[in-house]
Amino acid sequence: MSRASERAYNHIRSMILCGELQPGSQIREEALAELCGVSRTPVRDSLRRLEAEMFIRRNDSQRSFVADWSLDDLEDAFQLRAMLEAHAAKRAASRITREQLKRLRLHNAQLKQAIDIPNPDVPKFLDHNRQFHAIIVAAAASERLASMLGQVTEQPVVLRTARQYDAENLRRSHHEHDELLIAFDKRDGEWAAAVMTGHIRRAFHAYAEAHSTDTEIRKSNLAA
Amino acid sequence: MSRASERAYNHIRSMILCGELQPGSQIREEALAELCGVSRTPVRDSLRRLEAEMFIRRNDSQRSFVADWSLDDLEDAFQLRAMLEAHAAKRAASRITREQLKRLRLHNAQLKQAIDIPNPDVPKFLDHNRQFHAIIVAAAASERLASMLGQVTEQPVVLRTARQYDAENLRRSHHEHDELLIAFDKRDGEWAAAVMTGHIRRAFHAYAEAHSTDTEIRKSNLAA
DNA sequence: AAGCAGCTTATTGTATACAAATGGCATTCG
DNA sequence: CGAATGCCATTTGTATACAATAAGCTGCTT
Repeated sequence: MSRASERAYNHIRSMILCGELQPGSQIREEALAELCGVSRTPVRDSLRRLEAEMFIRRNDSQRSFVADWSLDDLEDAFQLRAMLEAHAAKRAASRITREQLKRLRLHNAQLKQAIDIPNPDVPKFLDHNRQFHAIIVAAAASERLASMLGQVTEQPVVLRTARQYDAENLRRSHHEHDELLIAFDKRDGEWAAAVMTGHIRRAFHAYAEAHSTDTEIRKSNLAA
Repeated sequence: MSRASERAYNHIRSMILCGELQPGSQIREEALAELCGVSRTPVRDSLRRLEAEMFIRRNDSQRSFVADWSLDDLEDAFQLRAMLEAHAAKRAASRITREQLKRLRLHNAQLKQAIDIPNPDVPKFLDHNRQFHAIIVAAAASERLASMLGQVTEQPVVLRTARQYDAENLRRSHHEHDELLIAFDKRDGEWAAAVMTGHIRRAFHAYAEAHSTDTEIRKSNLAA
């Protein structure tokens, strides 16, 4: 997509991801157009796209709101993601190339570097983590699967709380990636799928715990 | 969505589904606008939607083409569909209401009526079949899952060849639905999921066989 | 005071004009 | 003769004006 449209999409999306646009709040096309410095036309394109990706929802009379996911909704998304990523891992196991395996190892090594220090570099971790998973999806060689996974990863709330994962969880992720690498090396799709399932589900519970703690904190702040 | 946009979407979609717009052929916004009797604006909306649903694909320079799926792509879609519908069945087993069960039975009975005659009424079969599956998806109570399933059902090629299923296959579908009903009745999610997996995968192979026969016929016609 | 009717305003939907970019063709140069 | 380049036609992208629709408010009625 060309410049204005692309810009509007990225801008709106990042505003949602970083919480600048509050979940549940209404959004008006013209306001966004001004914020993005484009006309309503590309903004409308972006809103449709974001609606399909379930970042935005619309009421009966076509007004748009930032999606507001409950913990149950999030669990649902994680469940689907676990299923789809496990499927991707299984397919990848029999298709992955030596080159791709090499790149997986590289990213996992860099990811380890990012956390194997006193103060973990979480953004760096997240970036290599993302690329690690992207390579697996690519190796799975299913356009549809890739498109669906796009819909369940990078949920706003996931990104916003990813930095809350503690060092222990980051280290576990690294080890699970290692195990995936061995499964791929042995071309054992079932094993890869099983590891991936656990990997994603553990991530959910890590999130849920961080979130409940977060909620507790917020509640006590309100009470105080 | 309001009138013009809705109309354009349905019109274009049905033109693709019934083969009026040939797979692989380029489509121009203005031509579609004339066909639908609306301006380019709602047509563009529709194209974006259809692109997200993978009915349409675009090349590097934003030109649109009717998607042209290979048998491998189709198998891929069926594989994802089987996985997602099995998941839906599993969730539905523990959530489905008596009312929904009753409606499932009703549709399956009517579906039986449609095929239990000398000349099967295939459109009627397809309609009740669609509603049967829709109830299960609704009972699964996952918006995301429903949205994803929307992307892998009603592929053009599936619809166009559905009428090729022979009486034997239609009867098998009915029996598999019956088995699903028992699994739901016993609240056995694992069983329901297993039956559903087989149900969808059998449908794929039925399609693949019909398709290869079809291809043979077309080939011999060309040769003659 | 509560609720409804009708008007006013806010917001989205559609059409159209124009801008940008892409592809194809013809011409030219090696 | 083939390949590259520049121009023209086609197609898509964007902005804007206007139309339609829904929400909110005001004041009336009961």
